[in-house]
Amino acid sequence: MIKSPSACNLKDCFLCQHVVAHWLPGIKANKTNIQFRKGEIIFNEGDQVKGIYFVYSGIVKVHKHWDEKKELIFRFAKAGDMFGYRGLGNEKIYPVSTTAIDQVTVCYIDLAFFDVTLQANQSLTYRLMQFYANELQDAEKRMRNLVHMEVMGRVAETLLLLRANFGLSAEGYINIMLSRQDIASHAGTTYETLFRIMRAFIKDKLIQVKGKKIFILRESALKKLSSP
Amino acid sequence: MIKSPSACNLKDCFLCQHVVAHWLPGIKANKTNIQFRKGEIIFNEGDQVKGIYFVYSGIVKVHKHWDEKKELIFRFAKAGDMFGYRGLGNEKIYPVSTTAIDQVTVCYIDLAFFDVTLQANQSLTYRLMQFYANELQDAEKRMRNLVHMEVMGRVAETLLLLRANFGLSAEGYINIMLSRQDIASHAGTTYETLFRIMRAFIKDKLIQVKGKKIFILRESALKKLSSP
DNA sequence: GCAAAAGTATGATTTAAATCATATTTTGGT
DNA sequence: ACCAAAATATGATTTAAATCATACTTTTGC
Repeated sequence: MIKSPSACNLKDCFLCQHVVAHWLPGIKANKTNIQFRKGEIIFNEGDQVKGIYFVYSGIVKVHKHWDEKKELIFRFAKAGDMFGYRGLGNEKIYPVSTTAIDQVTVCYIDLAFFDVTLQANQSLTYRLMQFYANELQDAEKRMRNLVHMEVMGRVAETLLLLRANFGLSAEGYINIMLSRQDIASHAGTTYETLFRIMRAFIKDKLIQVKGKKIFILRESALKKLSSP
Repeated sequence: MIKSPSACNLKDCFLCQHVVAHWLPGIKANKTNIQFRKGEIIFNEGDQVKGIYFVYSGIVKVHKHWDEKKELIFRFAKAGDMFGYRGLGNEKIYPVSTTAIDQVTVCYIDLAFFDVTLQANQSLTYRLMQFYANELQDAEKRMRNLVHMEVMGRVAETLLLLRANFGLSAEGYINIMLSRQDIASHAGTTYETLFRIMRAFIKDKLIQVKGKKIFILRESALKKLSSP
């Protein structure tokens, strides 16, 4: 974790996009750019909330642990995405952990300045509220799925979500490379079960895989698996 | 579903509590009080969002379906609680259903007026955002639990949550009476499994039951079951 | 007041998915 | 370039919980 020399462009993140223009210099003055190495923990569940983060480059996983070995990954944040915002509730303690999946540069804003920013930008507050409402909908949909959808459907859904979020590389692969364990933890299952399901998907020509790169061959079949 | 003559006191709900005093007459002029019979659906997943609701009396369950017979209950809203707020995101479609558990009276505010209210009450918007942040934390905690906690722990947690939310009756029972199926649907399990677990809890003297009334005998034991 | 529907009770059977065990391959650090 | 650690691959076994089947009991609508 080192301060990064690279200054972000103040244009692409949720914050800069929703703030009144004259506030941008204030952000510039108050932001800190920080770099994290692959695998490095950015903050841990239970840590005191000190500020809010925006991804400048790289990918950050947001996850919550059950014990030493079991986790559930909520999402993978990419450039422009905000994280650490779950800490804005009553209790100023992070309810989740965040870890750099690869080399990551973030923009960090401390809580005091972010609070002032919210006071000064009503429309940012409104947008943030709306953003939360959407996240909550997503969370509850996933909750329902974790209870009632079978694992195969959840894996299908995870693959579709990754594609929707990260798009395709030039060769048509989903533009994010994750370990099988991370895919499993996002789908809410174990590595072994994920492995078997992916093997079945490959056998049935729903997907095609080259190392960590995944190519979706039959989206419709995956969609079908992830509906009632 | 009938318009209710009873006017609420404009004091106890989330809206009235966080709005500037001079706005209350506006709320009074724009609210509608509606009554629902036991079992009546207030709105359904997929319906157009037209407004937001506050419980005046009775209990409302907020749930989401998988197919005809499977559901997951997110929460039980009681007097003062807001519901329908999940519909405030981008898509103006309710992502959940709500049903009256018993006779319910609600206060209904249409979306247009609620939006104006948010514009006029920045601190309400801020509180609402904070409220969402808390809900999101809860949702994610439950998500993690649905994946990694065993059913017995989830049942223990549901019982503790019901007690925390609804308190105790004069005789010391949890002050809400739900069907076993609803308790099961909140814990994310089936009726039969819930039945067996409750039988085990009774046998082990963790709880005591009289019809639909539940008495928690050993809170600490339930707490222990619902931690890693 | 009664029939039908909804809710409760409980044992038996099935099944999906976790766990365990072990081998092989890849990768990152010095 | 090399060793250890991490990630991948895969079969075998166990297990928790869902499903099925059936009987009884309490509500509630006409």
